[in-house]
Amino acid sequence: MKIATYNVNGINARLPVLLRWLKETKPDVVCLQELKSPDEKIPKQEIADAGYNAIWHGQKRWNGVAILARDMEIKELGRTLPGDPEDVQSRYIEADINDLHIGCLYLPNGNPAPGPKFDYKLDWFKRLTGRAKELLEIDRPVILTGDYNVIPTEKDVYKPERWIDDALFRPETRAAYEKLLAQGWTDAIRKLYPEETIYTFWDYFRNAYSRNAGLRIDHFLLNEHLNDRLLDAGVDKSVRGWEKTSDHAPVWINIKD
DNA sequence: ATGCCGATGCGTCATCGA
Repeated sequence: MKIATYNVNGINARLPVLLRWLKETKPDVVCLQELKSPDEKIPKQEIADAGYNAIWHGQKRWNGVAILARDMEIKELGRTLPGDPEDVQSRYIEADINDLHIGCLYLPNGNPAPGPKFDYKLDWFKRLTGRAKELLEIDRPVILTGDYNVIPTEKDVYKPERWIDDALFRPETRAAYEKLLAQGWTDAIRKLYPEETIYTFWDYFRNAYSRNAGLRIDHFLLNEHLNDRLLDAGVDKSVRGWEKTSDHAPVWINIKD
């Protein structure tokens, strides 16, 4: 089974690219982030016509997450993280699909740092870590995937020294990611490719993509039930080179059914 | 060194993203 995550940066602006990518790569499950669309404007019919069931948690202008599945029922389990009833940003959705329990997340960017946005990022991270702890109690396969807005190590950025003070790379952010992993999660890409340069995002400007000036910030975290089922993982890098594309590329894993 | 690009909204610019 192939599971993918893709920050589309606007689902309506990205629809042709999204539909082409779905058709060409046929993922079984897809987690989307940055829909930038209220629920009523999400292109539900086009997604259904492409052969996917879907659940979404949209929001006007910003954020927004969705889970798509081909030929499988999606049982929604929640669309908020515990810990802050005041938080209205659409950044999380969780569902059961067959034997898999999947959380789709869009972690806050956090810039400029320090500041209130960075505080929100770290607080959101804490709440995610709390939910992740609960999910580890479930005795079944769990996947936490999406745009983490975290550059985990120096290997994951084209020029680390330029990102030292950035919210994606600051010590607090990396420590929060480390703490999450230490609960018992596996970073699927790094498990399979411990040393390779792998990016999932390239800025729109400064010819970042053609210079391969990228970041690895979209991640797949797997619990121990998936340790022996991970077959492969990768980034559909070429999609980043398409016309009218997102600044992120889709990331995927293949697991044993 | 730098939102330089791109998307959204009730908009002709501000705000967000990373």
